[in-house]
Amino acid sequence: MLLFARMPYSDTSLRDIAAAAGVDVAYVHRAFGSKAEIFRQALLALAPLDDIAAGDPDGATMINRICDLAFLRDPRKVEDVRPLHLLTQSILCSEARAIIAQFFGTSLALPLSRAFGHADPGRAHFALSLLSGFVTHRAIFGPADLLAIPEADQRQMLQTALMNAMLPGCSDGVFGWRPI
Amino acid sequence: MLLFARMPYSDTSLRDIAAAAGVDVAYVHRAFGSKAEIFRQALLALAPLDDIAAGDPDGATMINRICDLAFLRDPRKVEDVRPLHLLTQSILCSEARAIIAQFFGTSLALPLSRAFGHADPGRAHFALSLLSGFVTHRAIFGPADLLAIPEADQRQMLQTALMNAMLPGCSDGVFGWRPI
DNA sequence: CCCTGTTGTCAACGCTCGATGACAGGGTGA
DNA sequence: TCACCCTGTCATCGAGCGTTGACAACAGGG
Repeated sequence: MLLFARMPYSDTSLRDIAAAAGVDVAYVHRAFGSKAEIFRQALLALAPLDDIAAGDPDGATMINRICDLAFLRDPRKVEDVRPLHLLTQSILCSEARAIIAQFFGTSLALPLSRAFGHADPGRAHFALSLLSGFVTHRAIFGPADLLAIPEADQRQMLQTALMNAMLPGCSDGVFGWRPI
Repeated sequence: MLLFARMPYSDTSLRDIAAAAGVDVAYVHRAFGSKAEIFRQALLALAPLDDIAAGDPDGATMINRICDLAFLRDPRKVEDVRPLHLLTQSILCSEARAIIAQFFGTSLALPLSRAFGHADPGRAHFALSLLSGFVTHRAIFGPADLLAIPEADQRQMLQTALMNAMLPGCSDGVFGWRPI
């Protein structure tokens, strides 16, 4: 199950999953019905996003919560899988795309937009795209220069970037600087 | 060739390429040597990133140039392929990862860092991760809410986000707002 | 003319994949 | 005891993949 967070959908074979679980391939398939169904169940189990908007949080709190989904609490623990890794690892797989798109839209973009006073949902999608890029890049490439930045600083950079993306006033030209 | 910009490396079979070129599968393989070599050649041909740092541009110019790689000049033209699509489409494919990582690091991150007065390369990687997230998200999901934003505005949002990410003064708490 | 290299095609190989169907143990309730 | 479902294995299927070798057509140079 955790495998889907470590490698893309297409690279995760039923045989890998079966081996990790110590059972036969056929059983994995029979227990869930299909590979896509396993992926969907893994998303539901490992990415419980329903409570992310609990308590009608304000924008900053919401972004803080979303960043929780991106950073491991304890990187030493193999089983500490962050939901966003599950979402971003398989973004590019055609089979998993629809499932992921639904999660992104309903479980993240809508609550985020609401937390910013029903801001333009497109802006929420924009912010989330930045976030997913960061998660993917860090997880896949793990550029040494980026990893050299202390995790707390990385998180602060990310939170600020998302905050700026969501605040129209901030995003449209900061400090007098304007896009050319 | 253009296929690699439209779907991930793993979804692009030699048979697809051969069919698009109107030749036999075996010939495609024989002409290039291997699938990975085709991909590398496609990157070199379609993503000429060497001149992106020509003339020692300042930060804003550099970001402007990089955004050029993300937005289609003429979306109606099938053959108008943006280099960044080639880079981001196959980020998650294990076979293509190393090739792409090299392009990102040497052809984009380093010049970007240089354009900002030899800023922390980690910060350049951070900015590029946001960029690749935007490109991927937009190309793959194409959320209606995001596409509803005029392309000029999208571009401005993206440029501002990258600018903020590169400027330490801006990124670490804008307008008095600080990450929790 | 022959020799050689290029441009292609064809059939096939070995491999991995997701999916299926047959079947075996092992509890559990009637 | 018998029937029944759940758990799990085994062998196998058909499809798609990258790759390979044999071979044909054709040109250019000597």
